[in-house]
Amino acid sequence: MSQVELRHLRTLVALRDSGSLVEAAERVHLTQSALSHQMKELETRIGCALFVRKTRPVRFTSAGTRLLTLADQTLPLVHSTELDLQRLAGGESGRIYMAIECHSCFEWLLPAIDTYRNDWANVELDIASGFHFAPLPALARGDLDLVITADPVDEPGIHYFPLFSYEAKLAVAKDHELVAKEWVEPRDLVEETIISYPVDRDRLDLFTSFLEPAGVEPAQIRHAELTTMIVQLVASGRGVACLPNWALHEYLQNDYLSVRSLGEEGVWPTLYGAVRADQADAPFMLGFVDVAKDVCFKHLKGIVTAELEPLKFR
Amino acid sequence: MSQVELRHLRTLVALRDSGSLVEAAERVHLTQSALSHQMKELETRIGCALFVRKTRPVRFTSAGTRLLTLADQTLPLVHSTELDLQRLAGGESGRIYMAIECHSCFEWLLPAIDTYRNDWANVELDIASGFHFAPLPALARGDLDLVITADPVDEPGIHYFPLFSYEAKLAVAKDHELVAKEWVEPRDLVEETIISYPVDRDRLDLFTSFLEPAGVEPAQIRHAELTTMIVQLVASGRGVACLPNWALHEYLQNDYLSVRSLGEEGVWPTLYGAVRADQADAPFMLGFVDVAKDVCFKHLKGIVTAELEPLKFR
DNA sequence: GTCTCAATATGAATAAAATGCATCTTCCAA
DNA sequence: TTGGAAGATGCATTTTATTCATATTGAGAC
Repeated sequence: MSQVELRHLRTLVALRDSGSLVEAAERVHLTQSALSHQMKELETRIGCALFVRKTRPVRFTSAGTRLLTLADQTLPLVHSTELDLQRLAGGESGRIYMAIECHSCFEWLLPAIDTYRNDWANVELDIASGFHFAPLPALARGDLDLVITADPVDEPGIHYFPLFSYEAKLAVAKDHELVAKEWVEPRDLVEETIISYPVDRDRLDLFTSFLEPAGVEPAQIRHAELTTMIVQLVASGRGVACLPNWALHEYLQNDYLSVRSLGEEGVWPTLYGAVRADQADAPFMLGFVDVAKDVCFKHLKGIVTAELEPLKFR
Repeated sequence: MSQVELRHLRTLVALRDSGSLVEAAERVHLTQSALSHQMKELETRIGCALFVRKTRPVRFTSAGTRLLTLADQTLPLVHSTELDLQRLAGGESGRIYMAIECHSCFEWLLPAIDTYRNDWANVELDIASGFHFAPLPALARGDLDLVITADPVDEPGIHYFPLFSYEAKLAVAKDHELVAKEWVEPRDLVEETIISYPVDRDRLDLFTSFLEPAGVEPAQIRHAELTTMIVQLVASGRGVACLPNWALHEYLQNDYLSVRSLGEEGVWPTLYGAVRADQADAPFMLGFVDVAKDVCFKHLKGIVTAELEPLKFR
């Protein structure tokens, strides 16, 4: 008798937005198989096909269209109810002062903040700009509420939400000789100038995860504040730089420079949102983490890995 | 992230309508335990209570109220979508000419037909009144499409949907001597006049399931067409009658007569909707069966047993 | 108080899904 | 014809919902 579930509606919407089961599966964080089963199930339950699979994008039957109409009427209501509930559960308001240790993160952080502000009008949001202090102590102290970092440190009272994993890749000029290699080995960098953000080298994955374990020291290190500047220097052959694959994505598409993995497996850091334990359960904070993950997932689609385990030390 | 399901909304509505988990559980055809778990689950997921259990009827918190609002916005949309889908799957129209073998069935059949007509405007509905022909052959032949009966006969091409089970009880005058007994034995009826509908005795549960197995023959049999008439005769002491508990319900409430079970266990016939096999999958037919079951369940609440196995012969 | 009854909660076992994995099929395009 | 991408499918696994049996709770009677 009752048969349609919200899950089905969400799948159908994803399917409409993406045009194929494979992509729709990504959007709803399930496998293609799951969606195939799910849709088939629903089709037998209601007794008719929902969409034609042999076309690209898929075409919906009138039954499918009818369900999409329902989805459009229903899902927004459900969503806004869920937001209301979160607010009811956790109080309308709170404060999130955040800092980012990751220089390239503005790319997804600003859209995330926009989305979040829509849902949580009464939460006070601010980004501490500049990096003139150590963020984690400030977080523990209460001067900050959220720190985006790739270097979780096991400290009591601090909780880390994993956001996504990305590959840290080496950017080189298009005519650089390393382009010839499939991937880079540490000793390939012995004679190179490394261009990096102006931070301690023990916070740079290139050193901590790649060069230092191999005992390799590059010829020179040079700093630049902004990603674009680093990219320019690299493109013009003044050195090489290690940057997140997603920060390099647009330059790659414009065929501006080349990238290579660090080692055969590549280096895969994970980005975390660090919060004080006392706020780790607060709905407005969980709300932010959810939005951030989701925006990253959509914004950096296909270049990062979502679906991570909660961080456990030891 | 996504947490509320339609099931939760349905439960909450049932809870609002009924005032307690126990009753709500009946309405959604689940156990009290299931609903208790279900609600608790949801409450922990959203992080706050939905209703106060210690009051009768329960009082909803603001979170609960918010969800009820969602339910009221959403569930009707879902329901009408499901109806549309059924129609899309099975064609808008069809024909249901029905006959009832059960004399007291109008009580719930008429409301059921009203409800059904609302959802399926294009299905032609008619009740064959009078009982001057054998319904099952007419069904097989195609003159009828649906027969309500308590006597399923294993014939190929006929499919039976169980509707509900009821207790067939013996109605006696309030001052009848059998009132003294907790339940009636077959030989208690040796000297009695039985008042029944004017049908073959092999279609009367009193005979087939009670007297004949015990080899008992009552003193006299007398016929009456209408339930009220039978009841009047019984109440005035002209005899006893075997009727469905639900047909007797209102007379009992008015303290008009008394009833006793037939044997310690009672006699529990099941009422079926018989349809031709070729129509057994037709959405407009399934739709009718669903509506009928539901109306019976609500109309005869607490006096009949729903949730039956599909009928299997042998 | 405390006894009883009805309602709800709870823990464990079971039943019923939904999902994932590995593999196969199909279709299209080169 | 072959290879790749998308979807289907059988089976294994996981997760979740539900039930069953029993405990707890609370309100009203005494």
